[in-house]
Amino acid sequence: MPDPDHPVAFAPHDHTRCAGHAMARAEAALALQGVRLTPVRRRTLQILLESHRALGAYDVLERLASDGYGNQPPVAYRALDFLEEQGLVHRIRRLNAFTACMHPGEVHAPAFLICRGCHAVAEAPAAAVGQALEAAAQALHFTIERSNIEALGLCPACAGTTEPMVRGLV
Amino acid sequence: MPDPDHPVAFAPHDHTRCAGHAMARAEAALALQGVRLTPVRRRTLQILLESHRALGAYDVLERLASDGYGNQPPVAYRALDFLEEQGLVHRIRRLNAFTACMHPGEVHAPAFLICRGCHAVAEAPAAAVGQALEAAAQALHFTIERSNIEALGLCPACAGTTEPMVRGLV
DNA sequence: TGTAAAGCGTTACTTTATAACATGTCAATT
DNA sequence: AATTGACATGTTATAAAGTAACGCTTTACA
Ligand SMILES: [Zn+2]
Ligand SMILES: [Zn+2]
Ligand SMILES: [Zn+2]
Ligand SMILES: [Zn+2]
Repeated sequence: MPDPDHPVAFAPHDHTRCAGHAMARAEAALALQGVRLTPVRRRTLQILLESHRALGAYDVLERLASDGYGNQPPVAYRALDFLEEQGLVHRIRRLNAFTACMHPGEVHAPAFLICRGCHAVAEAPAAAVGQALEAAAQALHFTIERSNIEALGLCPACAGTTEPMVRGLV
Repeated sequence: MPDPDHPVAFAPHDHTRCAGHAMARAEAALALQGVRLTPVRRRTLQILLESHRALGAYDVLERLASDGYGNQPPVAYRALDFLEEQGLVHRIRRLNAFTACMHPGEVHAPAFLICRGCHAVAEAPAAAVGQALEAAAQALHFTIERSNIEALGLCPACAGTTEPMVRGLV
């Protein structure tokens, strides 16, 4: 039984509820920290919450600008960086892009599954992955401070209909 | 007992031997594939093998140019992309940089440990991490085609001497 | 030896990201 | 209410990373 507040990005779900829940949790998390969810920041988060995709900073900027906010890169980068620091947005390094966190306020060490068919990005529960990584690091006496785990492939919906990956594509 | 042909990047070792071994394995791997290790490609690999660090494409380019090769970005990117396809170079997305593979020709699913003190990059054996990631993906019916696993932190040598990570640094 | 593919060099350009500074907002203190 | 200082926003300008496209040269091979 899927939790309606934590649906899987790849599966059909009531996304309005999904996004609303995430926004509410985000607001609560920020209030706890005593930091401000200013209009630009809120709008930035809303934009990312519109879909389970990752948007480039310049895509976000375009949206912000068309909403009457500043139209220069730092406007977007500042909001995105802030949200990332607060754990409300994750950076997908493989895509040079940002995606809204689907578990704001919760402690979680996500792995990201990036569908090259529909470009959806799912945040997979990855406690076991994190533990294995921690173990591998310990074997080398390395202290992990941050990590990013990303996988590229095909979501269930695209697996049947999308052609195999070609060298150099994606 | 450490294998002298596969030393850990963080630990002191005979790096001339380490790099020589990697180059020899790389040559063998390319021969097997029937592809060519041209002068630019060979020099690119040599440059990356000089240290256990990741170099940006433009750093590599600078070196290539000073060796008399072309001095425009595609020269470096082509060599780096080729070597990456052949599994002789890994891309470190967190750093927008490239590092030589220390296990060329071997099947391996590495995790990268990036020291923010000395900027060394170690390729940690991560079969368990890969399996855990695969399991997490299967739970969501996602098919992984490629993945990248990177951790930022401190190597044993830097752990004592380097100050804790500050927000916004690195 | 001719021919096709692969490799290299170059020009020009796009995309992504930051530095630095001026202006504006807000809330606590006097 | 005025002062102040921290935080936030907007702007200019520039840096850093990555790619498209074209023509020449080299190589493999029939
Ligand atoms: Zn949703
Ligand atoms: Zn998909
Ligand atoms: Zn070495
Ligand atoms: Zn170190």
